Parts: sequence; C-alpha cells; structure tokens
Amino acid sequence: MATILEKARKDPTSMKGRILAVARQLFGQYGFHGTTTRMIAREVAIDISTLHYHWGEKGDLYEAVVLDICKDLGKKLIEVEKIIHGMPRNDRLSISIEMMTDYLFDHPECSNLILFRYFGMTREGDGLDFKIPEFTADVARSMGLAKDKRNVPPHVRLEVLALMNSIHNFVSGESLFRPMVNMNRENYIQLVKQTLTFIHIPAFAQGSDYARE
Amino acid sequence: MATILEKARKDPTSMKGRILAVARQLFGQYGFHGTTTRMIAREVAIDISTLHYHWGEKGDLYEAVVLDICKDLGKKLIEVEKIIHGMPRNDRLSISIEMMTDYLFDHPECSNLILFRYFGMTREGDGLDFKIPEFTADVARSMGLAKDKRNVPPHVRLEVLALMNSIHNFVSGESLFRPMVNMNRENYIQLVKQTLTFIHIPAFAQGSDYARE
DNA sequence: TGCCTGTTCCATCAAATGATGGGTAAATTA
DNA sequence: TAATTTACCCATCATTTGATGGAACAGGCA
Repeated sequence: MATILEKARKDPTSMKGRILAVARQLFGQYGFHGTTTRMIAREVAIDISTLHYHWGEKGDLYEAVVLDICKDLGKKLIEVEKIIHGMPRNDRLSISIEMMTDYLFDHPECSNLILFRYFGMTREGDGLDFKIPEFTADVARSMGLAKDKRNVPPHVRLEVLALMNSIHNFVSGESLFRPMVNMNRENYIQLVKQTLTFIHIPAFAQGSDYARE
Repeated sequence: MATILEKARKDPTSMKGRILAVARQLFGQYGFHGTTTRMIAREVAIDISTLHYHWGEKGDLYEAVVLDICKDLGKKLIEVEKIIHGMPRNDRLSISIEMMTDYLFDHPECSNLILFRYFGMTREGDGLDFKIPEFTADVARSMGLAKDKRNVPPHVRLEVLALMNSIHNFVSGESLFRPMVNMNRENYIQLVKQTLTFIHIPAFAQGSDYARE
C-alpha cells in the first residue's frame, strides 16, 4: 500500500499522480468544501468515477494530499538542515528562511493547504482531522534553539511557529499583499526574505542570551 | 439602508442581529463553502426562509459579516490609536500588541474570517471579492513608522503585515498551537503577547534607524 | 483465439444545498 | 375596527454534489 502510494506520488504522468497533483492545487486554492470532485476531474479531464476508482472518497483524497504535502515539507526541512549544519546561528537562520521561502513560493499550494488546516475547520469534524506531523520541535533543534527535540521551551516553540507561519502567510497571501507594495513577483519574494530575516534574526539572537538561564 | 444595517448590527436581540452574530461564528469556523445556510438557521433556531428574508442570498450575508468585522476592527484600531497617541515608540508598539491581541482572543471569529479571506478563494470568483478596507498604512502611521499614510515604504508595509498576521495566526490557531505548549488559555495568551513583543519590538526599534535614511 | 485483469466512461442515485412562493399571525397604521 | 405592513414558517423546487453499478475497451496471458 505504501509502495503504491509512493509510486503514484512520484510519477506525475500516471493517472493517480496526475489526480493528486491537481487535487493539491485545487484543495489549496479553495479548501476542502470549496473544492468539488467534479472540479478536480474536469481539470484532469477525466470522469468522476475514474477519480473515485483511484483514490476512493473525497476525504481520502484530501488526506492523501495533506500527507503528501507534509512529506514534501519534511524532506525539504531535512535538506535544509543538512546544508546549515555546523554553521553559526545567524547563518543557519537566514539560510533557512531563504531556502524555505524559495521552496514555498515555488509550491504555494503547500502554504495554502497548511494554513487551511491550521485555521479552518471541516464539517466532518474529527473525521478529517487525521494526525499530521509537527515540525516545530525539529526546526527549533536544527536552529540550535534547543538541545534536543524533547525539551523545547514554550516560548521557543511559539517563536518558531511565528516564523514558519509568517512565511506561509506571505506566500499564500501574495495575491493580496503584492499589490500593496506594488512590486513584481521577483522583487516581492526578495522583500519578503529581507523582511523575515530582518524581523526574526534579532529576536533569535536576543533569545539565545536569556534562553540559557 | 445604512441605518437599518447599523441598527441590526448593534442590536444582538433583533432577529437580523442574531443571524449576523451566528453567521460570524460559523463563517469564521468553516469558511464560506463550509458553512450552509441551514447550519446558520439551525443555530439561530429559525427557518431558512427567515434567514433569506432578512439577509437575502448567502453571498450577501457573507459580505455583511465581513464588512461588519472590518468595521469592528477599524473601530478597535482607532480606539488603540487614541490611547497610544504621544507615547514613545516602544510603548506604542507593546500596548498595541497587548490590546489587539486581547481583543482578537475575545473575538476569534475576526481573525478566522480575515485569514479565510486572505488565504482562501471562493468558487464564485470575484463575485464575493468585494473591497475590504486595508489597514496597514494606518497602522504604520499610528506606530510612527511613516509620516503620513500616503507614503509608507514597502518594507514597513510588510513588517506591519507580518505583525498583524502573526496575531491572527496565534488567535485562530489556538486549538492547534496551545496543546503544543501545553498551557491553559490564560497562560497561552500571555505567552503569545510576550512572544510577539519579543519578536517585533527589536525589529521595529532597529527599523527606526535605517528607515530615516 | 479466448479469458482475465486493470482502467475508463456513461448513466444514475440519494442526499444536501440554495432559494422561493404562499400562507399566517402579530404588529402597525388608518 | 379594518386595512396594511412586517416577520415568520411550511412545503417545495432546481441544482449541485458525493458516490456507485455496470458496460466498454485495451493489454497481457493461457
């Protein structure tokens, strides 16, 4: 089962993979209730029953999409961690911001879907609230803000959340925020990185002092 | 027309006001497509046709809710501005954070709905994308980060957005983030305020130097 | 060739959803 | 009091939506 899903995930030319890719986009744009199975099928140019044949019911497809995105995000975080490993703290931070921001602007449906899950609810209640991995502790450790991921102080957790959510916000809200600063995409992305660095580096640098008490 | 709406908005005992209040909650929790007119009617304990009688079609009610919330938010911002007027910059900032955070934790549907509008889309496209007021420039000016609201530098706009969105994130994501730090509501709110202050005060203080160039 | 398996579409269903017309009773006005 | 307006509910409609059964079709394999 894991192998089949893995294969479909990797192969964007297979029908299953194509459906998943389109579902990512649409669920990201319109949310769970805002996306209909017919919208997805139409976009893939297949019949609805074909969609059900591959992925089962709507909630299952949605779950697959969310887990798919979490997996991508987890891999990206590991990739970033390998690169920044051993660097001074400020470099670790700014490079992490730079890389994650670039990645998410390339895959905005990730930010969209994560924000949807964070701040929205589904009518089905807990039916769709399957467990999704939680990264804050890992991020905190890889930033050197905690010795091990078991023991991360609360204020550090919130700081990491603030940073990660800020990235998601700027990525996901580009269509609203970019007109506010009247920039093209490239410059907007650049300014977002600068702003995030500008805001969070001093905070974390300052935090490194009193976090040791 | 404006007077009627105004009256309904103020009077939470009138049928129109009760519907609006419930619609705020539900649209905030489930978003536009996730909320059905029947859910709202059931919660108010009235018939669906009564709802249509008072507010017209679903999109109209949603628009009324969003405008209602923006109005509340605008009033709150003005109230805050009056209090912090003339204070030193750091006090202005920390008091603003404190007051807005308290207010939004008391009215989480505001944060919910704003995030929904920022990061989600509606199938009806531009039909529901009516104009909503934009506060970043006003906030920037009242913080003393810009001389007038006509001329706010782009990086300041993004900093203000980052701060405001961060508050919304922590309010709206309480059900997910609070368990991460394992706190009761009161302590969580306190920690959120500390964290936001801790992150943004140094940034803005630093910004005051090079923003003058 | 004939059979099986996997993949796709067509036709269709039941439930949910947004919306409306008409009736009714209370409140308001003349 | 009679007429009119306001506020509300019941019954119902048309459309959308999630979902399924069964037929068609292609490719591998005996």
